[in-house]
Amino acid sequence: MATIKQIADKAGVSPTTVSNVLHGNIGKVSPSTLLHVKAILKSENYTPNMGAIMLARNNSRIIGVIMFMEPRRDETVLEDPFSSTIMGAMEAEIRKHGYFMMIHTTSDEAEVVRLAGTWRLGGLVLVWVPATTSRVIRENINRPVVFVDSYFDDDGIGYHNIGLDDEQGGYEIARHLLTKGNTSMTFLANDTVAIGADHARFNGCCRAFSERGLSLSESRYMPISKDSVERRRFYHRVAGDLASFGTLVFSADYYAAEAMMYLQDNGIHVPEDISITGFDDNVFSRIVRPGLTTVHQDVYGKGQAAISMLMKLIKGETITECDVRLPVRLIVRGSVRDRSAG
Amino acid sequence: MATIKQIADKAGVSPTTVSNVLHGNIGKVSPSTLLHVKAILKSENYTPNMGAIMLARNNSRIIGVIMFMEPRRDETVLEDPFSSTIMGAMEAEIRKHGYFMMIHTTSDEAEVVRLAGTWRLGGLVLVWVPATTSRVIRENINRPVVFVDSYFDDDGIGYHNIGLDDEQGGYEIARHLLTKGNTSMTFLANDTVAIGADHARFNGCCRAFSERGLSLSESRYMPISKDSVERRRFYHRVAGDLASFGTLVFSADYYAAEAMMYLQDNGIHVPEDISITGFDDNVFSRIVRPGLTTVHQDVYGKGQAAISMLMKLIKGETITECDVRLPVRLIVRGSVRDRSAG
DNA sequence: CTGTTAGCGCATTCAA
DNA sequence: TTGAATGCGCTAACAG
Repeated sequence: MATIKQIADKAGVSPTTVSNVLHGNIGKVSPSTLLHVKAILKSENYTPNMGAIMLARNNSRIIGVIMFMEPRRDETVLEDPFSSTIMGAMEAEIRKHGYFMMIHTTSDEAEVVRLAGTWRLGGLVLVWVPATTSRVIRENINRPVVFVDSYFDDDGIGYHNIGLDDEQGGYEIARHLLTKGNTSMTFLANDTVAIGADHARFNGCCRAFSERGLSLSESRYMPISKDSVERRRFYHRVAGDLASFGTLVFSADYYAAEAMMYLQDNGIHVPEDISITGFDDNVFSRIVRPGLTTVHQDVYGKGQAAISMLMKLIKGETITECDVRLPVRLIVRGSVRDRSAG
Repeated sequence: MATIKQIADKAGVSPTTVSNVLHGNIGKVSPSTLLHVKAILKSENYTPNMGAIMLARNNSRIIGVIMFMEPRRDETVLEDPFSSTIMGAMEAEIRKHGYFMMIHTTSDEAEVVRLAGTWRLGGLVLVWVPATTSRVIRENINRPVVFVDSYFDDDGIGYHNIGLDDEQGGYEIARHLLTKGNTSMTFLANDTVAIGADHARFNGCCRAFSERGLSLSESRYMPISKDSVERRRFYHRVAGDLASFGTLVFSADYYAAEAMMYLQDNGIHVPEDISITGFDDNVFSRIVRPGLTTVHQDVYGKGQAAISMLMKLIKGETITECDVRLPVRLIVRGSVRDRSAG
């Protein structure tokens, strides 16, 4: 563990010179000493001490990535490729920029504030932050922060978010259903929060219905349970009363695929007896039969965009757009029945 | 950002006393000052500076979790629930112990050594380390290290690994096939390394065949491509020559499910025309029809076990068992044809 | 172009 | 039971 001072001694120069070499302040070092110091740096295998750097600069090269969720075991989240894909994208991007990724799961905003302080985080990425807590965080963290898939209850001033055009996604799914002659649907939401992606998607559905002069009652918005046994019970209920649910519009491919399997196992045919749609266009929508009609989103790109924006923020670049909405794309497979004339 | 010194000033004591309170050295502080200092600590919202702690103690509370793989985009890995499940387990466990998790992806051992140094890591978890590089790492890192699903080319001295009873898993799958009268198989491996989980599983298959007086040629071990287009081509080849492949014994549910879908889409019936088995017992084996006969492993438990062992190492406890092999369990579903008499 | 120096916040040893 | 002093390795301002 060679230190700068040791390197300086070996090279016969001062620590400052070594530091200048290290930081590429080439203008301040003569070419010959530069080469000399560089050689010693390599031969001594110099490894910087991040603790010292943090202390001196009051800033670390750590990006804190915080997943906002109950910090307990949740099979659904762990098995959904969303989290691993976006994590993988962020990790790669953070590494490319010479930063390091620290991961933390919580649903407590104070914990996030503490984390940012103790580690002097270079920046934070906050995933799935509920509207109510996002404000607290913004007010208590004076470091670059980028939100992902978060919604806010105030008008977009002073925050940066990488989201999805959820409303449009819901709209496209619903319009597709209507085009195919399916005028009844139930929206199966991932979460219950009042302001968030799920509601935006549902609102999109409502818009499509409105355009047709139809309306979609708020009672058609149903949160689905995180508990697999309860979900099973729900699917059972659906199986016994297909007509009243109409098309099952899931807000996640994972649940849509699960439901499809359950219903098929109980002798119900998709899409003949019931139509099902998903959201995400991930592996689950491709692995079931019939393939799921769903809405595509580029999760990997979302992770890249988040880090890219965070890096700009860290560099002090000004950013005009503060709430990016990545585009969605309807993917038609075979899980929706065509009841239209033809 | 209150510092110890500031707290000390406010409390009218010395920094040392505050430090003692912070570290629970209650024997060295009078009850009254203890309470007093604690109150100020809380009211001032004291936040430790990890940089300073790292510097002073020459050790951080960061656990480095390193995934050994080519650090480039790999859909397969990102979509497989293995990585997100084990990550989730480790994150929860690390947090519970008051540590922090830093994630890094690489296939370069020198990078790992550097990381351990610059961050004065409290410990490391290395996942999927090839036999050839594990030695280099052990020789160059003087911190607690726990390997996960790694194999070694020397006899197990001086390392700690949480693995799986891969050989037994392969054995149970093959024995099941033989019991059902399927005497021909091809093993589809995830990787090509000579020493590793895949070969152990294949060896298990060989053992089962031996017991029956049959043999399994090394040519029956086939690595499967990471590229989805190439895989597709492979499945196509299989479809055209079912008999010569025999049962398709995949080393991952993900691929098994994918292959099953492809074959079914091409009019091939599973298990009537061909039998398929998986490995892992994850969501993919449950979501396809017929369900995949597979080998169960407790991935979440694997992550917990790794951190639990690492924490013991960090505390300096001596550990007797150094290469833990978690148990496997055969899960019979419907993807293997019964050709036996009955 | 190069060197000196004063902190950054905390742990720890030694005095009191 | 409490406090003063030192050093961890590095940065950055300043002096030469």
